[in-house]
Amino acid sequence: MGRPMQFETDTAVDKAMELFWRQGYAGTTPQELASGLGIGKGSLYNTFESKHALFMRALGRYSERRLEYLTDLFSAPGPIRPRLKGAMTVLAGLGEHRRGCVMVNAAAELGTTDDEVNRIADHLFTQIEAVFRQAVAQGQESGEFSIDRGAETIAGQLLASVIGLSVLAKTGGPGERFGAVVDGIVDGL
Amino acid sequence: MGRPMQFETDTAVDKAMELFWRQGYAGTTPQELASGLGIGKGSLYNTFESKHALFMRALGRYSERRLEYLTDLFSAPGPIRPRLKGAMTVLAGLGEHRRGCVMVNAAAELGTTDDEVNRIADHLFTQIEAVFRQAVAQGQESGEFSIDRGAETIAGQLLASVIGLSVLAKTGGPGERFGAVVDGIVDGL
DNA sequence: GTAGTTTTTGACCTAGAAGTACAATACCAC
DNA sequence: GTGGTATTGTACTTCTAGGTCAAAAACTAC
Repeated sequence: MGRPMQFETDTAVDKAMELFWRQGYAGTTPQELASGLGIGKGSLYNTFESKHALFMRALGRYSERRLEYLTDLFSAPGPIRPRLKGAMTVLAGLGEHRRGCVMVNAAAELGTTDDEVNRIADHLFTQIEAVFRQAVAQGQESGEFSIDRGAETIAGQLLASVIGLSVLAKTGGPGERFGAVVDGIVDGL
Repeated sequence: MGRPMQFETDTAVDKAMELFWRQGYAGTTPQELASGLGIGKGSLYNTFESKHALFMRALGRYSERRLEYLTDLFSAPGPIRPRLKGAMTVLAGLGEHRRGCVMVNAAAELGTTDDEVNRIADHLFTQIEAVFRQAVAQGQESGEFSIDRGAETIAGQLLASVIGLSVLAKTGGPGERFGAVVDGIVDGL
C-alpha cells in the first residue's frame, strides 16, 4: 500500500552510473542526479540513502554487468584470441565514446581515501583477472597460445594493460593506436 | 622593495603536489593547502591564481621531475632491462607508499571534463612512451631484446601497463604481485 | 624617519553542495 | 469515501569550498 513509486530503482541506478561515469563522483551534484534520473531530490534521498550510497550501488551494478558480459563471452567454445581482444576493447572503453571504465575512474579518484570504493574496485579487478587467467589457460591447453609464460602472470599483465588503456582512452590521442596495442598484446600470446 | 615572501614558491608547489597526490583534486580544500604549505590563505591566493592554477603547476612540476628522472636513468650505457624495470616500478608508484601516479589520478578524475588536465596528462604520457620506445630500440640494437615486435608497439604496451599498475598500486592487493607483473613484462622482451 | 611597495594574516563573503521537512498526492483495504 | 501508508516535489536549511579584502607587517630607497 501507499503511493507506488514512479520510477524503477534499477534503471535509476543505471542512469546515475552514466552520470558518474561522465563526470566523476565529486563532479556530479545531487541536483544533476535528480534531473538526470527524472525525479525530484526528495525521491532521490527517499530511495537512496545518500549520494555515496547511490554511487556504491552504481559501481556494484557496473561490476555485475561487466562480469556477466565476460562470463557469457568466454563460456562458448571456439578460439580465444578474438574474444580476448573484444573483451579488452570493451573493458577499456575504447569504443566510440572513449570514456574508459567507471571503476578505474572511481579507484583513481577516491581509492586512497575511500575504503568502500577501494574494496569494490579491488573485487572487480580480481574477478576480471580470474576470467583472463581462465581464458588464457584454456587457450594454452588448446594450443592456441604459447605456454612459455604462466597463465597467472599473463593475466596480471592483461589486467594492468586494460586498466591503463582505459585511462588512455579518455586522455586522448587517436583511437586506433589503442586498438593496435590490444592487438600487439594478444597476438603475442 | 616590498615585503619579502616568507616561503619559496617551488617548495610550496611541491607540498601542494603531495597533498593532491594523496587526496585528489576535489578532495583537497584551499584551507588544507594553506595549512599544508604553512601559509595563510591570503598568501596562497596572492601567489597562485586559483586552486586549479596551483594544481596545474603541481602537475607540471611532477611531469618535469619524472622526465628528468627517466632521461637520467637511460642516458648512461649498460643493460636496459634492469633499468626499465626500475623505471616502471617508480612511475607506477609501486614503492613503499603505493600511491600510484598523480597524473594518472588527475586524468581519471578530471580527464573527461577538464581539457587542461587532459592536455598535460597526454603530454606526459606521450613523452614517457617516447622514452620507452628509445630504450627498447636501444635494447634491440644491442641484442638484449628480441626484435620480433617493433619498439613502437612495445612502448605502447609498456605505457598502458605502467598506468594500469599505478591504479592497481593504490587499489590494493599484496605489493609483490605487481613486481612480478613488471618482471614478467620486461623479461618477455 | 618617511614614503612607497609588496606580502601576510585572518576575518569575511558568496554560491552552491548535500541533505531535510512537509504538504500534497496516489495508492490499497474496507 | 474514509483511513492508513508510502511517494513525490519543492522550499528550506546547513555547511563548507573557494575566494576576497583591509589593515598590519616587512622590506628598500631616500
